[in-house]
Amino acid sequence: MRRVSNEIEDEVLPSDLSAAQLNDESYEGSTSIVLKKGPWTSTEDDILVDYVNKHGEGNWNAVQKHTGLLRCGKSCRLRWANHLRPNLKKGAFTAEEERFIAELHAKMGNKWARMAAHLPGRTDNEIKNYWNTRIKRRQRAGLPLYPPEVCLQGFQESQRNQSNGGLNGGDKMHLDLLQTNSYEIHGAIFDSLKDNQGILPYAPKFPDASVYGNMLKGLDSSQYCSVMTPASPKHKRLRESTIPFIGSNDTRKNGLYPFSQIRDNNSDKIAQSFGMQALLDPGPSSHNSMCYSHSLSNGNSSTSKPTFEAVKLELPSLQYPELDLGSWGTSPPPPLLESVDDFFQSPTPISTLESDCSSPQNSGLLDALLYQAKTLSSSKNHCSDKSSNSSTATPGDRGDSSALNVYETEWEDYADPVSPFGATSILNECPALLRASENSLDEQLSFQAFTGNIPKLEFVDQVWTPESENQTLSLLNFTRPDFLFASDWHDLGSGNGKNQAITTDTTMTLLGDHFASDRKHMTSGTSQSSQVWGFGSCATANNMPALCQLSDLG
DNA sequence: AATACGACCAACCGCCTGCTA
DNA sequence: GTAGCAGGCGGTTGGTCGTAT
Repeated sequence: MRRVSNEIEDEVLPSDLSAAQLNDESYEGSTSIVLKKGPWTSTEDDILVDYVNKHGEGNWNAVQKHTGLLRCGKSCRLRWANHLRPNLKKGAFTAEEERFIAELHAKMGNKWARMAAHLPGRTDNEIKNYWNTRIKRRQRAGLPLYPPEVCLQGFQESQRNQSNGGLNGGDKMHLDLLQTNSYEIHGAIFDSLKDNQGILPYAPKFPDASVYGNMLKGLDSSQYCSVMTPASPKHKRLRESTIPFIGSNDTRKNGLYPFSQIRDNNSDKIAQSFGMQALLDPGPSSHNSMCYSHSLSNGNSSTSKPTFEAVKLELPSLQYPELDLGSWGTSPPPPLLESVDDFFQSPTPISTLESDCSSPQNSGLLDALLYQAKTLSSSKNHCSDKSSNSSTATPGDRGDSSALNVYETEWEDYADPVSPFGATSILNECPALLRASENSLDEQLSFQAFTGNIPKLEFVDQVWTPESENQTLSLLNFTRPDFLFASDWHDLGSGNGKNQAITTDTTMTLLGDHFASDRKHMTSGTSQSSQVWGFGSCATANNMPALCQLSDLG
């Protein structure tokens, strides 16, 4: 505890701050702490302005010493920055500013200060307040958080930067595209598709995890789940790696999957990209996040058997500890970190799926392990091959993404390897991802997926090489969202047996059916569940109603 | 007219980073 | 190397105001 110096009290303390304010309850303590809180008075403002004019900005703690202003340095700085400094632009944001903010947010995420730097006269606090309000408003209205052009632009930028910069070179697509209400995002996607049919040819080539992630995320929105997924959840802030939704104690409290155990930023980003909280909602009987999420995502419920054996089989080499194979089936549930990461990165889901219905898992652990190992091997081979093939693509193969590249250069400024752009973070770590979207792999995965011609990916026997592992894993990362997305829509299509155009207006209803179907499949254990895992199996015709149509439109 | 609700906004809080002794 | 400090940043809170019921 400290006191204002006698000098301040006797000499510098403004008259209007002396007696009355010192007795004001807003002051912390009547005898020891006299720093004031609460709204600033005009007199205080005048004092602060006068001080800054004389001494300049900075050294805010000295303000109190020199002026007797009963405010802490932080408060002085904030007051100056947000209200007193010159050239501040007050009033509502203009339409242009709002659009720019949306674009900036898509690129930067909740980097209010950086966003404010691009908006002269606007403060970070102002932008933040505006955005938070906007989120609430649009979520409530069921509107896309980002304008369609922003979504497409972000995707295209991520594509371009990925091809130009390789790993971590194109961290442009902001995670919040994923963070925000998935309903909003996929709504935005479809709105964009509706409103921008001129560029619809791009739609089928959406390899961006954000697209899938957000669409998937729709499933965890309050509209679809009883559990509310706050747009700005409480969580421990990680600089340049903000991880909303995940890592929040609230999440656990809400019954959402405890992603807080995920330590790895990349994993966080991936997890966020898929908006898995609600989907990963672990039932009391389910310890395995992958199994659980799988169950939900592929139309099965949490009652499906734990399948973390498969998860561990697919443990990526990039960032996860090796696991003891011998403990897969007998050890306690694996750490959530592994489970979640595996869920997102491992190709094993294929085997996992099958284990859910007709997999050898049912016949015993050993059989399951053998089967899954086999599946893993074949899937790796296949993926490596795909990645290898796709890696030969040339930049010229990419589609024209010049449209809507208003801020292309700015995106370069945010090529932060640890930026919050979860979506592109995934892409960054998946060099094959974008390449795949631009080449034959794209045709095989994305196009076929969107056209519903891939009931199941055929893994050819090819030599698995260590050097291809990264690409494979990356590719799998890409396919994971693909799979997730497909799985999300799986039962949407199965609801009526036909591909259907899913609009923003009908999404909620359909998703509601989806969950209903989830529960149904959970108990019935249909074979469909086994088709969800894996990037090939995700793309059954009925699984991708909306995107199939998008493909048609393209 | 009273109340409830939501939007908006200012300010605070806690954490992090960078600098310096 | 590290502890302390200042400043910055993002999340959250609480108050005020306008609008709907």
